[in-house]
Amino acid sequence: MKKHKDLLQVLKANNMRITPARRFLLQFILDSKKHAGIKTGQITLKSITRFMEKILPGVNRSSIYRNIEAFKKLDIIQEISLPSGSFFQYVFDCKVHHFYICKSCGKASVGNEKLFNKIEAALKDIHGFAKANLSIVFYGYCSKCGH
Amino acid sequence: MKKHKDLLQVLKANNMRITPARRFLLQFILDSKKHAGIKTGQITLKSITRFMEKILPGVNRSSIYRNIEAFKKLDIIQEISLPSGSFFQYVFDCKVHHFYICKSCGKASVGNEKLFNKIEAALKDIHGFAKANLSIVFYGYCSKCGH
DNA sequence: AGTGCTATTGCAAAATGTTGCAATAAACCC
DNA sequence: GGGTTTATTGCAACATTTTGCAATAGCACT
Repeated sequence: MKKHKDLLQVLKANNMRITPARRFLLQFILDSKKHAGIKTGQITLKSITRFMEKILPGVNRSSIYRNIEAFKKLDIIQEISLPSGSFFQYVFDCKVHHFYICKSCGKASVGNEKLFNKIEAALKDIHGFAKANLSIVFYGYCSKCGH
Repeated sequence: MKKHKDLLQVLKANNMRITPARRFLLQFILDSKKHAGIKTGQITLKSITRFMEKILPGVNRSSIYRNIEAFKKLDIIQEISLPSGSFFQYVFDCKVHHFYICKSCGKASVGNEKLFNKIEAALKDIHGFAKANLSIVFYGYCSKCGH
């Protein structure tokens, strides 16, 4: 797993400057990725702004929004959008292509890679979609929320 | 395909009143569904508010938002969320469970139903997801946007 | 360390969403 | 039509997100 320093290199490589706001934002993102699996409500715009207002009160909201967008473009994080709202995931060294998300509790989990590959192949046959850069999201009700 | 009148019946059946705003909103939704396939940028909150401000200038934003939520609950429309924004689809008489969406141009198309059923079965085996109410969204690049 | 270039920020104003509450008007009965 | 009930609306205040622009501060070069 990549570390803070590696990510700073990514910024530099993309002609982006290292600012206090970016350091802290990166650290926040890295810290949120403590478990192998993906948990609910990890990184949201709300949690980020709450954190930043606490740690770096000087930072303006607009900078946070702009940096989140920038990190998305660099594929440091990935945005998962649901009707109930969006959240972000650290995916720099392990880009996730296949999740399943519970419509009820919002829990997002990484899907089975073998299944993903099979589906990807089937998709390629049937639809006009290129294989590269495909990602799949399943929405359903998890065993806990059942019904 | 259901018509305006049928939808009004749905509202009544759910103890909801017929107001001018709802009439026009329903009509807007029905009008946007002129083709069999699903096209880009059809119904967004922006397009709705623009339309309503033109046709019924008196209607408040909050009423529009609340009615959109209400129509979602009644499964008259379905919300598709993407990092680039959300849009809505009329799905009352043809609820769509399976799409593919181009990450580049945003074009959303209805997926192949046979494939959907196969995937659904595989999912049920592998994940802890209940079969009911499953929906699947594929993100990728369409043949037009390529790569 | 000082200088120059320019990416980034803060700021302010606007756009877009959300919420509680009192006023309004659909719908039903007579 | 007039009266009653209550779902719906408009309003106002607030929260969130977006945008243009001038000021700031990273960074490269000396």
